[in-house]
Amino acid sequence: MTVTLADVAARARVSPATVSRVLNGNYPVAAATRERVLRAVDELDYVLNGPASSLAAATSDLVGILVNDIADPFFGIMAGAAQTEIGIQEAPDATGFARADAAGAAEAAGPHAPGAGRRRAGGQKLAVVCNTVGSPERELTYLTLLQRQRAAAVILTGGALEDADHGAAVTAALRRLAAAGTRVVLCGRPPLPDDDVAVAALAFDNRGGGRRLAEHLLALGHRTIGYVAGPLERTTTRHRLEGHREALRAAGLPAAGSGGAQDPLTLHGPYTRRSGYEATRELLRRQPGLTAVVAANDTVALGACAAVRDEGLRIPQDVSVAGFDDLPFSVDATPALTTVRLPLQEAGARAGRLAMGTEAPPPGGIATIGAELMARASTAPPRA
Amino acid sequence: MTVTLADVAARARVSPATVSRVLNGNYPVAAATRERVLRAVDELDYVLNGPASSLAAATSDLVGILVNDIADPFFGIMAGAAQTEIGIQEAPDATGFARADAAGAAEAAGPHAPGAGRRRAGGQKLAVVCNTVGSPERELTYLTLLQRQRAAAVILTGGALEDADHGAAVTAALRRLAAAGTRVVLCGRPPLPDDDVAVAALAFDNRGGGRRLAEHLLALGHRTIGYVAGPLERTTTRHRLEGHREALRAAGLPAAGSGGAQDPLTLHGPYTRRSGYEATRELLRRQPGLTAVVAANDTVALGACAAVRDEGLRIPQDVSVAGFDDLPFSVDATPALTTVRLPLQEAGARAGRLAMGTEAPPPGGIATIGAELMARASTAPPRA
DNA sequence: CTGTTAGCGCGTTCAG
DNA sequence: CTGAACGCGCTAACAG
Repeated sequence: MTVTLADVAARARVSPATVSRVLNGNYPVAAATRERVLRAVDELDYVLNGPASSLAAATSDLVGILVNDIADPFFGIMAGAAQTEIGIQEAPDATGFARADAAGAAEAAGPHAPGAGRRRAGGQKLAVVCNTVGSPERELTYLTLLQRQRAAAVILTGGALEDADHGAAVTAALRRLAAAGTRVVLCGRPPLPDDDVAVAALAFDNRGGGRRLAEHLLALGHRTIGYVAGPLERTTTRHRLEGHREALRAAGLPAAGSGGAQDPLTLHGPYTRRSGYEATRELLRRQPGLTAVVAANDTVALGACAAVRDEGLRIPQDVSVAGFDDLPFSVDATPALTTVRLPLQEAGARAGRLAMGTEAPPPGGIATIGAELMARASTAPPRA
Repeated sequence: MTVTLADVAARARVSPATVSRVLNGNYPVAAATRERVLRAVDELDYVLNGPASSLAAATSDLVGILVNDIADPFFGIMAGAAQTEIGIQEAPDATGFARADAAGAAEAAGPHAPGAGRRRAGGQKLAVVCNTVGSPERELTYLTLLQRQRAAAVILTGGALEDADHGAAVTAALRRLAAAGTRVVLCGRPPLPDDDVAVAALAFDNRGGGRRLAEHLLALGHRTIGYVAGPLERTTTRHRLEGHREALRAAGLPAAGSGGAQDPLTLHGPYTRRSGYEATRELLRRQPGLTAVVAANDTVALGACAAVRDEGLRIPQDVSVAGFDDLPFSVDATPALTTVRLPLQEAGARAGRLAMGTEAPPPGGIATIGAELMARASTAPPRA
């Protein structure tokens, strides 16, 4: 019922092999022949059979992008940038014929609606985002599924879970992937213990960002700073918090919880507005002397702002509030949110290129991406 | 080098067919045999070859979810809900299989035995989101790529482009998909002209939402209402605007632009904060008598709020502002944003179930999903 | 319940 | 530059 390569070959009066060569554009074919083939393709509405092609070639054009929460713009921005970088590719260019073929295809687009020529797009990668919902099982499941599909590359984004077992399982899964020829890229996630699994790791300087943010507050004169941290056991959470505490210690402050989990100024919760709201109310209750609240990220900070206000306090006159990530909405908060900017777009795009092999990996396979303090109106000196 | 089904069969001293049956769990296998097979699978770190399997079975476990902008939570929320619904397949049982002696009978009785443990997961669907960036070409490209992969289902989310040629091309692509056995579901997008292509269309009541929002403002006493609309040629844009104007007309107001593009109170732009900001400044300049601004969506509304403030005006005392969608951050705007709630989560989940065939399509294949007015603090009676 | 036999649709040699 | 074989790894009938 469905039309196959052989049908096209018959229609064009050539062998299946020739059709294959035209479609993949990786081997010389006479212009006239190619023309005939392309016409047959259009006339028959032929679409390559991906599975068959992948089976024969032992590779696929699938690229997986794993994110912890697809509804969070933090991941959306990175994934979108990566996807754009990946989908934009042309057919392989090794022999120089790919270009000619692409041009031919465009020309032969014919009477069909715009974009019809795209139908036989060759060398196109299918970049695809997978939502793990922060669940370890789903992360592993997706990794397996992608291995099953013989994915060309896999990009893991965002903080990793710091569970030893899970970490080992992920590393093992990635090693299998890598062994099967899949390129592994980490984006916004710390490098793997094992050096030779990932092509590259682009890590955000969460620690430095956390430190600079705390230094900013200290410089303003704050001495009692609440911290609404992210989920426990996440690298992102830990690094931001460590930077924060580093700065406190350097300033000679109690350096709360230099190990002890008993820090009364730190509360953990998910990356949600609600968590920010509730934790902040709790902090305000516990510590009437609080003059500033730092949130795990901007979304949490929004909740913190709401809590401060509901407590009848003003931002920043009574309490300063700061976030992390600098998502687009942060500048629109009232007052505009002080936060730490992460170049999500650039990082995602770079990860996409690394996954495609379009860009050389950084030295040692590891790059740290800067985190820049954005001091805005939500932070100010504490009231006397 | 990579281990195949045959390797597993040899190790377990059974035929390849038996291994296949164990892995797919769709055919009775003796408990003891299965146990041997599963052990071999684990020992060899075997992972099914997806392409080969798809080729032989003429189906794949890929489900595509197309979104216009993955960085926009509007899409992220829908896609996440759909993906969860799709990936949630029967929980894998890590240890259950090892001692399945007794379970064997029960399992053989059941329809399809549950998928095997994580690594040998069978029957798992790979739900995958594709970012079209609102580009028609990319939309078609993804559709082709998904057809190539013989996707099990495709979900198209969000407003459609109202270009006749593109519409025809998309419909043609979807018809090809449907003909190849792919289930097509529309979510937050109006039905196709052609009735038998999509399994189901879940359309938001954008027109009704727009109408109710305008009625709300009219009831408060507003008579000069600016409208920062979305991109031209998008169904979403048009429907929301039509509802808005319906209400104006019903109230005996000039019913601006009942067709003419010359409405001085309406400006079009992308779904960005910036667009909201600039359009609102422009509207304020043009119409000093303006007492309210309605935005295409919440993100645009945030920009509108900023513009109003930068103009030295207060919200809502001087100018009321309203959005659309009720994204999570809207309630945190200051003042809390009046908007129209769309049940994105529910709609996405339902689309996911329809794509899986887990839920019966609505009568006629079309369902309209309500849009509820959320009157909050950003709208109030105009100043006298 | 299990093994045997054929392909699925395509890429890739190798000749010509 | 083109065609003829072969096999990728797996599932799907059929036997038994």
